[in-house]
Amino acid sequence: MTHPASPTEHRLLAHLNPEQLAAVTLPAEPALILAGAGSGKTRVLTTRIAWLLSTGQVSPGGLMAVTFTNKAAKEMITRLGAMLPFNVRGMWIGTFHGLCNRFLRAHWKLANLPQSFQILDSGDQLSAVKRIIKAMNLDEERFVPKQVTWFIAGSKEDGLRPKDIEIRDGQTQKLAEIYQAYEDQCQREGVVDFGELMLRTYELMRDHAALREHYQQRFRHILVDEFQDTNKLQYLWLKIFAGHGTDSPSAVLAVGDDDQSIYAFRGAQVGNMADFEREFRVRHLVKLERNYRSFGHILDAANALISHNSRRLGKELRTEAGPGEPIRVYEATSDFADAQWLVEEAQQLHRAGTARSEIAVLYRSNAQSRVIESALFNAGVPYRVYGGLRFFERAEIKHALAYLRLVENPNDDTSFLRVVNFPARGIGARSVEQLQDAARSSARSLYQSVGAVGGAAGSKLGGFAKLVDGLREATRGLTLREIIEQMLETSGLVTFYRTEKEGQDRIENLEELVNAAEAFVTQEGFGKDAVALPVDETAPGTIAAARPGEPEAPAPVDLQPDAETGEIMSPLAAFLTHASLEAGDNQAQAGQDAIQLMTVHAAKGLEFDCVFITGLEEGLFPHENAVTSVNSSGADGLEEERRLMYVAITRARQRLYLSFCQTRMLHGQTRYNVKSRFLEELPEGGLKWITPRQQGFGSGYAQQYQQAWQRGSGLSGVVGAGRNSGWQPPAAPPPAWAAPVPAAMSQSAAKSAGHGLRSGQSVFHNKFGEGVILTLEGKGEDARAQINFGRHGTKWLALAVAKLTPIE
DNA sequence: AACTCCAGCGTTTTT
DNA sequence: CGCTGGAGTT
Repeated sequence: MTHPASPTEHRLLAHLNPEQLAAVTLPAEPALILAGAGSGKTRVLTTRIAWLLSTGQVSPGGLMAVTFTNKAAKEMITRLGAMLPFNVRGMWIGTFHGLCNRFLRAHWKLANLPQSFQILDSGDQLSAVKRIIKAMNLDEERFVPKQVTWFIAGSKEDGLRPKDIEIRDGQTQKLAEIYQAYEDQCQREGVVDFGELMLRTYELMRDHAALREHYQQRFRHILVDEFQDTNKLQYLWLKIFAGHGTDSPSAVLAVGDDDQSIYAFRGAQVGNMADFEREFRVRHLVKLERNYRSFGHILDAANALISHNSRRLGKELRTEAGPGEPIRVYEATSDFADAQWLVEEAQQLHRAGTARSEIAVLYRSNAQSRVIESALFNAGVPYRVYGGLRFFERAEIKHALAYLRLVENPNDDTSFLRVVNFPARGIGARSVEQLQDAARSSARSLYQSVGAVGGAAGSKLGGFAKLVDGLREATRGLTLREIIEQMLETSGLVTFYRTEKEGQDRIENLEELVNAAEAFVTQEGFGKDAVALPVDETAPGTIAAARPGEPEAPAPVDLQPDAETGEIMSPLAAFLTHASLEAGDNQAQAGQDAIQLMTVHAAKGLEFDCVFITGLEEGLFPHENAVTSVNSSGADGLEEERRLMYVAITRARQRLYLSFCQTRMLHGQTRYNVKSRFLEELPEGGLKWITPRQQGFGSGYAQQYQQAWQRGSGLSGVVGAGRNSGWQPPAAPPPAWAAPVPAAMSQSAAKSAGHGLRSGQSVFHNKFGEGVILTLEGKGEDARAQINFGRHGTKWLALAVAKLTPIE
């Protein structure tokens, strides 16, 4: 540092640990921060920004900070707002997609887009692709719409346009054609999907030297959060904004954790971290390994687990908080019993003073939540499930938004199709087909083709077009709130839901939409006046203030003005953009103190006092599909599962529970499980098995366990026999999971055919190790068994040949 | 246009 | 098992 530390600076930097301080005060050069879970990553990022600004090293307009989620962006803005004496909302801090949106709004002409282009969410994209496939007369069996959307999204994430697609066979040839048709359609309708936001921004920067140079000079500092989750295109995007390879590249600060990369399946490339280090010649690598979240046993478990992964950048979490409580491991006879136990345990925690919202139940896949939910429900315990439908994805909301989009742009065919006959107005599939034919043959939108359909169908369609036109006329000059209220009235949506049995909730959601719009207007800082204001009178040249060295005037985030004219889009269009870019919360009954249920993926970035990780069973976690697949990008599926487990473990502050079930109801049938290999990768010394010896109900177990719990110890159950050190003789005491399945639990317990084996029985095989019998067939010489050997997979063995030793 | 019925399917999913 | 979507029925 060449400048003396001012009091402001001193205050900013106080309370940082040495590594954090080093990261915050790095020189303006490429740097990589390896930020472990709970190591104060967000704090470092925000303090770095505040430090750069308050020391005058960069102006607010000369800095860009990129995140993946709206939540992370908002948190950064909020924290920064508290640290800095000026309005930070106009700064270029946002999600990749949000910033691309801003960029494209400012340069919509160059980007060849309408100014108020709308953004397709994944659902819209799917229906658009379906339309294409139908229009091209292709077989939906061969071109599964969902897979086609993956193909298109994946291609864009790799920066590939249809012409860049490598044609290997007829299938890829056709896929490229679909992709091309989809692009044409989007362009015609004036809509873009998420991938397009990124790709078009990148291409615009690549192809327009003046623009490129402007932004490259402007952003002297670029900070990237969750860098391990960037995909190929996002990395290219960063390189071009950073002026990588030019004379004066900007300083990129990449913050990430390769051990928390859990989105490879969606195109994220952990390898970007290593590439960044190499290509940017990173000289500053800071590791944040001091963890402020969890106790020692929890971190030991996380460290031990993740050490089983190869290809790591290398990092070990440590704490000064002491070892804390051991990790409790529970083996249940069934998923049902597991849920019962979990509810009981959670109730105890709550009674002992833990807020319910500080108790999280994590699982690998959504299907697992059902049994836990029903146990919680039956016990009357408030709970909240993350995931599921988000606010702006609800059907009634999407319908309402479709009307609003048609007001804004009647050529949006996706929206047209969604509501042309909703509420029903006698426009059937035949009429729509006629209309689509007419539109196709004249290369016009559905709305434009309404006149081309004759007869009764034509007049009904005309009626719908009039409705949309009328709505547009009637809402001209109204506030956003009034526009939406008018739309709800005119469209007949509210009337329709009033007659529906389950319509009340939907009407409430529609009312909530009005509130959301109201909140958006207030938050974005434009009121009634701005709405009525003719576009020409808006302050021009907003971007001119953004020259390097000058702070940018705080502008409403979603109202990016045209770079040349200062023209802004309408509040309605801005609100629609907001709705697509930020699908909203998916939390039901917020507010109430409730136990939190979510997938491990959804838990990333969160933390809780007490965490239950359930379903630690081979095939489920790690998931069987991930174990067998070394996916196309060369990433090892098992390693990603392990990182997922690492993320799960590191969510816990004080207490961590791990559980697995001998049997689990999956897809309507009982599965016999082998416990997850991840359990064996944890240090035994930090685990406490709390599975009671007596299994089943009514054995007095609950009482015993409760007493033990109150002593703060739990029951000391069977400790898992170590299997990490090579062979283990069949005679060795079996680990806890080998406890027999009670007869009542095993469907075919009676199927014993002289060999003394039954389904659910645990056995040992010299080559495959321990397994659980799934099914038995045949008699005598022909007798065979299907056995789940966990990591060795499920195998059929001939009992006359295979040497199986029953366990217990 | 609004029903019923049955086959098919069932990792994870920031934007 | 429980949900979705397509096909078939009224």
